[in-house]
Amino acid sequence: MSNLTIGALAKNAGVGVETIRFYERQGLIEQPQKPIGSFRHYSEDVVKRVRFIRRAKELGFSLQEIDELLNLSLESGQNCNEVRTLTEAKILDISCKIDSLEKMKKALSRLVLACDKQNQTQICPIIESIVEGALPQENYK
Amino acid sequence: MSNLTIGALAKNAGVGVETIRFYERQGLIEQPQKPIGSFRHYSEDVVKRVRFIRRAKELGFSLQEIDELLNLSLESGQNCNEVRTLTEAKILDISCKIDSLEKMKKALSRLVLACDKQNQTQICPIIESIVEGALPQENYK
DNA sequence: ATTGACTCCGTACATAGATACAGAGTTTAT
DNA sequence: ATAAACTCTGTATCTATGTACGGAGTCAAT
Repeated sequence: MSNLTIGALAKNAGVGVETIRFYERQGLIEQPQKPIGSFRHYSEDVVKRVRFIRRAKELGFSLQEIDELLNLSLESGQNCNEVRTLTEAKILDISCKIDSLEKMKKALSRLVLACDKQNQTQICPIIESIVEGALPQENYK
Repeated sequence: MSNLTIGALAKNAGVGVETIRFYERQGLIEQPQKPIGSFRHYSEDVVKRVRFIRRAKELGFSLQEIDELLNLSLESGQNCNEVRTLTEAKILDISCKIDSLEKMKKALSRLVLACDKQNQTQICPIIESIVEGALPQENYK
């Protein structure tokens, strides 16, 4: 439908032109066939794809992981069991991230509450309060 | 209290020795005064601090942000309002991340469900589910 | 008092993820 | 039909976050 140049795509998606090209080189977005000796054009779908990449990145996924996420949805016509296994792994992954963030949020909220209580925090042991049990104890190497 | 060498600190905190030194250079942990011509020693508090850094990093915070988080706690004897404002911003930030992750998780769960239903998944709207409005609209450059 | 493990400092290298630039071609608005 | 703005390819550079290394000093156990 729409026929965006790389500059328009970049602007709409909220990234730089060079970033688009970088993603193409990484295989995250497909290089559109371009009229010989002319410019490439992109559809609105690519805008969405790039925005997705941008946000997933903000959520702490690596480009490699993002690629997997994107492929989950697109290759899904394929072997269903495999897709399901992969997807379930990702779901678990995401759940862990959510848990950790919830805990951190709680720890910070406690800090705000303490702050409210006395409008003058004393030496606030936030390190204690966040560090201790804020996140699940993993086994350290 | 405890008097850890840099190696013991690193091991307890779950990072490498070089990482400790790197954090010191970055100002994330303070260089302990060392007996002249001898080794530095660290307290248990530093272990906690490093663990905190490690975990916050896993959650997608940059070292710079982590520094801010840590300073929130240390400067808290200071201006309470400022501390609270910063903390609340962080909380909002985290909430947005959680929202996005929840949406992503839901989209993936739908994929699995579809998969169950027909042993042949259809195209999954994961991009749609996450791209739209999951994070506050920033102004794109 | 010597050996092995550890530490120090400075610097170099590594990796992910962009970002910038040079020099040439293309489009578009006037 | 020309100038401004944009795009192309390829390569180089940048930032964040470590990681590795060399050569010298220190500690602790035998």
